[in-house]
Amino acid sequence: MRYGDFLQLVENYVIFAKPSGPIPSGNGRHAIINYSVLSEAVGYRLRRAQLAVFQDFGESFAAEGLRPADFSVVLLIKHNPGLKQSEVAEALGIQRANFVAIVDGLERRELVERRKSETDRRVQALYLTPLGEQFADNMLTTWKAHEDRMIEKLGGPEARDELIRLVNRLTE
Amino acid sequence: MRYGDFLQLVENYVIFAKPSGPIPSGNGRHAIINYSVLSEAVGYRLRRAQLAVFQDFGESFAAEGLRPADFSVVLLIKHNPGLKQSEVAEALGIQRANFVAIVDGLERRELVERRKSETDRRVQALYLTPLGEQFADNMLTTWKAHEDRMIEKLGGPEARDELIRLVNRLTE
DNA sequence: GAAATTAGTTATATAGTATAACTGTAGAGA
DNA sequence: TCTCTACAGTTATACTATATAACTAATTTC
Repeated sequence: MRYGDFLQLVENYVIFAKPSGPIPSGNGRHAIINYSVLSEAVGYRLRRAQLAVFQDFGESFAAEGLRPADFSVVLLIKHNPGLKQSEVAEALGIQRANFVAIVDGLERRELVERRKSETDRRVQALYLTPLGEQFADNMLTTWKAHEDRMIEKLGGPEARDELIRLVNRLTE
Repeated sequence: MRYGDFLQLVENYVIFAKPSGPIPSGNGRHAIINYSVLSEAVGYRLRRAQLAVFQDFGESFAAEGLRPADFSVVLLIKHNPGLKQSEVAEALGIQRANFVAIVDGLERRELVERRKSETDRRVQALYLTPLGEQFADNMLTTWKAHEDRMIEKLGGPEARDELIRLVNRLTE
């Protein structure tokens, strides 16, 4: 600790109550901070955890330039070929207006194809291209490695299952 | 189901494998969708759950116009008066450049006060104003109601603790 | 005393998300 | 059939969150 830091500490009469265990706190030397209820606040801890997982996801897919939303879209189309744009969008909680750009991107990369329905010419049915199918397979391999890292951090598949079981209750 | 919908269903030869249980799916009648690994993907489920919790948080604090970040900042300053801006920012994982506007907002509402340190005139030490202290108390009451709803959804305090224990492993 | 570091700020870019309005198409009812 | 309504997709737009670089002023290091 530098002299100025010490002086400020004294100056401020900072009182630290129950330091509340190891909280994600950079990696240098830092002020000991009382997080109060934040330590156990569901929203806050959930948010921090989600960011950490998405961070790993982003690094995993940096080469492919694939965002979480893209991943989900490709996966859903692979397993539900022919769904309408709006159905995929709604299933993923994406507004259909914002979904247009996502499909545009995947179509530009020739992973996904829009096909106008013969029976309802308003509808764009979504399909993977052959390249998209191949991409999906590779994508799932990369994803598996990412997911395995997360499972390991959690302490194994049972811990993962328990986590999923719990968070699902928040969306039901 | 309308006639056109039925025709499209047939047209597409959609095959739905293992419907994978109740997934958040709007409230009307919808296509049955195979979510594949998304159902158990840590990142995806975590993200959806976090959004749901923040949704409730936002509704709880709509009147106060308080965002999650504001809440965290006020709480941290309340329990650690005199911390430097950069310390609060780092503790919350907010970049100090973006943190300026947050403190500006709280200062404009006269909840938080910047005080230039006597010992290091670069430093802005943060304190709650008397109004801020009062606001923090009310804020915590509102927050408690929100948090209790989340705990109830999870199935009780033990479930909440288990969830926190699990998600903390992802940020360590 | 000069150089490097730090705290805060400003400006700016990008990504994600939300809303309204529009086009083209389909369905429902007189 | 004609008209009204609803729907799918799109465009434009705005707002929020987040990320980066560059700057000023103050401090520390050598």
